Amino acid sequence: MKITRKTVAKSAVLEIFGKSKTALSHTEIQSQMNNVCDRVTIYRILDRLVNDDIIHKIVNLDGTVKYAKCNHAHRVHIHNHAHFSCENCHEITCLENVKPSYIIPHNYKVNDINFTLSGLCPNCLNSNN
Amino acid sequence: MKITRKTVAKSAVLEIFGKSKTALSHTEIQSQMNNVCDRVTIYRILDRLVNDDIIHKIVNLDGTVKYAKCNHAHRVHIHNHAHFSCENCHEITCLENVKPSYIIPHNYKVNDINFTLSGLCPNCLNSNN
DNA sequence: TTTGTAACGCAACTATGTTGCGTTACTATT
DNA sequence: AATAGTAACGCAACATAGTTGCGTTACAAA
Repeated sequence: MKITRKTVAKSAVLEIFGKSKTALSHTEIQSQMNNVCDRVTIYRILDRLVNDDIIHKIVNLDGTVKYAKCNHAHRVHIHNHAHFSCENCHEITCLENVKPSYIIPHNYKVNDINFTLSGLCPNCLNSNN
Repeated sequence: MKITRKTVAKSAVLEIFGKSKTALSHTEIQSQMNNVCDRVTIYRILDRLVNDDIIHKIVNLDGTVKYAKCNHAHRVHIHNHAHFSCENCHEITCLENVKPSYIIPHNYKVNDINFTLSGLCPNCLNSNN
């Protein structure tokens, strides 16, 4: 495992994640960066942060890719929690405590699971649109 | 709901789905089509078939999009079954009978769920690589 | 046979992500 | 504080997936 350096661009990305309660796409991050760095650099920073288990990657039902901070409150760090994708505001939030239970045929070996729910988030449900 | 016509290209796509046990990407379909039609046409056919509930769209963990026939054996037609994505052969199969159970905070309204498992499929598990 | 329009081909465009390469700037070591 | 190895960077170019506009074709109902 290589050493990852602290750079201006990386710190900027981390600060943006720190402020955000929801998952962010590359484009959303870029627009909050005020041209601190090139868009390629953002891709590379995101890759590194995923590798270092600082953020995790989420692929939405519509194929859009977002990233969210990892919650390290638990001793054992897993990403197998559920994600909620709002059809109205398109925000994606981690539902850290929602974990599905399921039964799978024995001849499959499961390494990773992805569980995404879509519908209306509390915000959009209240403003009933 | 508009009428959808029967065309040469659409029939060709349906035949390919008929033969395939696993989900297919746009590219995979195109390569099996022997230039029957333009690639844009394939996109439009896939859109129509999804709309007509003949196939359903699956977004994999890695962001790749595939399509699979719908199973209409059940009276009530739902797509909320699980999908299995093999990390070795990259095939995606529908696990029609695997349905997750879960508890979600009451302030969310769930309209759709996506449950994808990844790991090794029976084929690749046997040939142990 | 006629006719309305769904479906098509083609070209052009957009969005998203990747790669190669020369340069910059972190950080461990002297 | 100076040195040096290399992670990280900018830039250009490329790759892939999907979309849009528009004039033309061909399906199916009348």
